[in-house]
Amino acid sequence: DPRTWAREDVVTFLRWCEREFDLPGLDLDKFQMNGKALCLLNKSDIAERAPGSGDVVHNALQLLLPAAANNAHHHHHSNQAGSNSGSQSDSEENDSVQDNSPARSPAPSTPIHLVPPPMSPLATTFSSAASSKNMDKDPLATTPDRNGGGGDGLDSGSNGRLLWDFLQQLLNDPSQRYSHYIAWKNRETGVFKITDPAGLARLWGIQKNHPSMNYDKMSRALRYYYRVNILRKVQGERHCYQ
DNA sequence: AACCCGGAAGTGAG
DNA sequence: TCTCACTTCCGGGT
Repeated sequence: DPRTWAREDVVTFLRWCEREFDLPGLDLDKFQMNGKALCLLNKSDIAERAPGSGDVVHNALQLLLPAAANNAHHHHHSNQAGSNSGSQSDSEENDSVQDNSPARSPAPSTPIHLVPPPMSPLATTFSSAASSKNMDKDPLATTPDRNGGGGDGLDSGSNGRLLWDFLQQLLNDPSQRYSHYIAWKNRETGVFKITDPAGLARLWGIQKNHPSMNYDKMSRALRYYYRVNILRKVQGERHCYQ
């Protein structure tokens, strides 16, 4: 849900737009805001901040909104103070699913098919004051194929092929089955600690079929996440990331 | 010694 | 064949 994005999530979204739609360099400084603020911008507001790319960004954002609203299902106690002064005024152009200006940008048409943006997975847990308790359905609920024969008790089988997904599943395990490997230090801020680096790396190695995985190599993969704003290091604190 | 950092090159999957 | 998301290795720093 874009409305729950933190500032970094907005930046990640814009970077994703740049890559996906071949947009020229967006001025990220013009978007120093959280997702809620971003959603309150209308088309011209965005066009003003992203010259030449405004409608593309706007369309991409609009495509994410209905999905999120749809996802709310029945438990929508949206008592958001403020923000709804004008009520439903901002949703005036739902038709724009494929009205993306063809002449705009060197981007080759690009049918905006819904691809879940590489939003920071761990960032989705923090951010946004109100509406904190909607954990909705975690990624592992998609395919309830319980692997009975495994023996290890390692779950997954569906997702978890990506490192961040893997870590998130362990962190958000309904019970605390993996807390001796990795655990939240502060779920609101997204800070977690790897309590057993060697063990976690071994688990990750099993998952990816790389028996020689170790913490040195796994942490290198984590460091690549810095560049894409999925992770940040908590300085000073060993094995702590955000 | 253990951790952290990123460059550089290699690899399996899709 | 090409890209992606790491994996492997490493020289350097704390």
